Amino acid sequence: MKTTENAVREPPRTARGARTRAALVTAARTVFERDGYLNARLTDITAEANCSTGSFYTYFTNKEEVFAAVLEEAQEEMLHPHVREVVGDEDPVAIIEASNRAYLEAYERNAKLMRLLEQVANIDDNFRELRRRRGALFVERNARSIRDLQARGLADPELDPTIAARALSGMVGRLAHSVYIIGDHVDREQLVWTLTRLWANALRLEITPSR
Amino acid sequence: MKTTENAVREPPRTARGARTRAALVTAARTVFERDGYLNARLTDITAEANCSTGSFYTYFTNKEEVFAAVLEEAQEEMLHPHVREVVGDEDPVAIIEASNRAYLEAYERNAKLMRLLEQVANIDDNFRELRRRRGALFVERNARSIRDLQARGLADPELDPTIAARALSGMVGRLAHSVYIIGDHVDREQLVWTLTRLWANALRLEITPSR
Amino acid sequence: MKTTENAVREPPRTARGARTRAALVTAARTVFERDGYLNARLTDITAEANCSTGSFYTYFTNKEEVFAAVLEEAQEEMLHPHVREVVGDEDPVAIIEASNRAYLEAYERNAKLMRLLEQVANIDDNFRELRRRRGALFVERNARSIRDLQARGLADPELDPTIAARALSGMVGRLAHSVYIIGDHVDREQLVWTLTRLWANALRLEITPSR
Amino acid sequence: MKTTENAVREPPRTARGARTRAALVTAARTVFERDGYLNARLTDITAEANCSTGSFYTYFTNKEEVFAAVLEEAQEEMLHPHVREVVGDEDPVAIIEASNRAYLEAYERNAKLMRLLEQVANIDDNFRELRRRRGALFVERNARSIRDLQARGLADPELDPTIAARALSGMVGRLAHSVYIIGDHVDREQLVWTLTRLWANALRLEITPSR
DNA sequence: CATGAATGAGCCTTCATTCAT
DNA sequence: GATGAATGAAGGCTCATTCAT
Repeated sequence: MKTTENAVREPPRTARGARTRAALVTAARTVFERDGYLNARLTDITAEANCSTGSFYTYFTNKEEVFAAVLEEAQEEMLHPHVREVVGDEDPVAIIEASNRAYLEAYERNAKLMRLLEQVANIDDNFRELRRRRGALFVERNARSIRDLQARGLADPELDPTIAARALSGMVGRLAHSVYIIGDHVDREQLVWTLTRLWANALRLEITPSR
Repeated sequence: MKTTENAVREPPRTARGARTRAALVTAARTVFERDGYLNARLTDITAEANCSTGSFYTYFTNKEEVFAAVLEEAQEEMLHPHVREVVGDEDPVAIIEASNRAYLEAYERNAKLMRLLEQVANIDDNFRELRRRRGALFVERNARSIRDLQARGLADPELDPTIAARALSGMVGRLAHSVYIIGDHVDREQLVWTLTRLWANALRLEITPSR
Repeated sequence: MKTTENAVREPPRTARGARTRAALVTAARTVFERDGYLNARLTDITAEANCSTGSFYTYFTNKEEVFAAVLEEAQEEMLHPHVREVVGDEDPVAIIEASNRAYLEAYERNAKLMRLLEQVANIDDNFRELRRRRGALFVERNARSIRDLQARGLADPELDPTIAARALSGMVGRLAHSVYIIGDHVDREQLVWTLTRLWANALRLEITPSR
Repeated sequence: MKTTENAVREPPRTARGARTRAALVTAARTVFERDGYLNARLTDITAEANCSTGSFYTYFTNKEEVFAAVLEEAQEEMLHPHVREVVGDEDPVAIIEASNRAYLEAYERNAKLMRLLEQVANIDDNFRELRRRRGALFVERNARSIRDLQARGLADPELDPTIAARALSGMVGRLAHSVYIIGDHVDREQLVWTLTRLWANALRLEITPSR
């Protein structure tokens, strides 16, 4: 009986195996970032990893799967931008600002990968869903925050928190995309300031005069 | 002089030729929308157009080129959403609202194509650039409008008009994407209302109580 | 019943037809000389002749046939180099010299076509045969001449006239090829002088001191 | 780094690979000699070699490259006809004779390949150059020999050694072509004898009466 | 006769995946 | 586990030739 067919690959059992697998993931990231997902050939990856074609299939079933592994490895910093969860009672605008800054920093740091994810999400439904979920995380957090501010009488009560959160998250994400992926450069601090201002305005928050 | 190679194909000289070319463009749109850009095979397109493989090459050099033709044909309504250029002295918020509604309507109407463009823009640099330019048109118009409102003392003077325009246009575009492409449905009027509200708030416009 | 199949094309009946055909032949020569026989496409030829693809088939069945027509048109000067048939009682060496000069001149004048013929003769057996016959003409003439000189006691009687003629004709033809086609240039007069000297020597003719 | 595109193929690393590659080269020679360079399809070659299409591309980029490999394999005997470098003080005519005999033997032995090279040299500039260089080797050797004979007062001092060498080498090469490729048969010994006689005569060497 | 669009067999090339060593 | 050669389906593209107008 064929053992390969569709089977999920077992994790490596030996140290050597772990090393090979890791080399493949690293190589894959390099190649994907350099050539794009579509142009990347499996043999490019194995070549970059200094291992044989066959070894690839010891650890992954196909390109999609290595890509998932690459994302998984990068996930930590990509999904949880280092948002030093700012303390609750602080100025809401400061929180938004911190959050935006953290997001943009993470985005820039992982720009190549974000670009890749963008590409793949438009090709492969699994990754489309992944991206959607990633977005949803931010949206939820923001929606919660908006709801909270509304409850405290600080934000425009007319707004639907979820839709507003979707819109505003999208605003930030899209601008990050345009700046760090498309390359229409804007100074980061100006970016943070403007996004924060727009966000705060949009919610009708009281703005402590800043700059 | 060689006519093959990378040469641009001559436009059809006869009515029959024009018909075939048009059939190919229509077929291409159908196939692209059905199967996606990457999965679309040239033979799928010619089959759909009821013509031979060779005929395809009479009018196009490759997939990229038909796709460009498809976009060109759809361009009219895609690039110029029917924004009945609202009269100048009207309520600024009403203008924004009209503009957003028009944008969303056009987006929904061409959702499949927008999705395609999104996909292709992440694959082919030419189309990436095309999308960028399309976006820039909206940004410019909006930036102009913001600058104008600031000059009239109606909008937050602290905002950089261009960055704000990029952010707000992105907000609308992204949400449209999420609703009409990803499929996280939201009622259109609510969408229009929220986006307009956020936009107006973001610029600190006086809002005439609406709903 | 198909009338086209394999049918030999009738010569044009109208003046207009004759003009089109002539244009095609001229165009074919241009294209062949520019792109080589293999790279020349029928559409290149019709384009160069400013006529439609279809018209080609009114006069020729295929590429081979136009090529034949091209050769036929050029044949006059190619097959019969302007060897002002030198008078019989003249110095044999002078005759050889005149003949070589005439050959080389004709060769240089039609170098591009010679190159083509060379190419095609190595591809198409009909033209290989054509070239062979062309060569045989020269060989025969030379063999006759050698036999004559031997009879008159002027040339090395040990030589087989036909083989010697083949060898010496080949010598001239090959050198012409190397000079005018390959492009390893040698001054024409030096070429004529050396070839004549070698030829005369080879036959052991008395050489009237020349240069 | 991409390994496909125009990259040169890596030599096989295993014995099995070497075997496959060798089989392909052999098959290529067979097919080329049988069908000619132009008619040979890559699939014919792989079929003849009993391997898949893909395997061809493991070792060669295209038809041109296999052909080069075929030539390379045959080069040994083609470029260096077994001219038992005759001792220097021997009769010059004997040396010429030996040399001609060796050349003709080699030519006949590799006639099919010579015919191929002739065909390809008229199609592909790389191989045209290869043929030119091959010819130049013979010309140089002969030019050296002529110069030497002139210095020793044995050969016609009026002749330019290089041009004469080109002419005489061409004479032999062309006749070999006509006999072994075109097929206008002549007995080999008669061929050797006549060519040697003509060559010796042409240089005005003293001829030790032979036959 | 001329036109030029339509046809489609034919060949090349790629690369994910398998498998013998 | 690792290796790298072998496989072959899949699709792109060309251009000689036909044919309706």
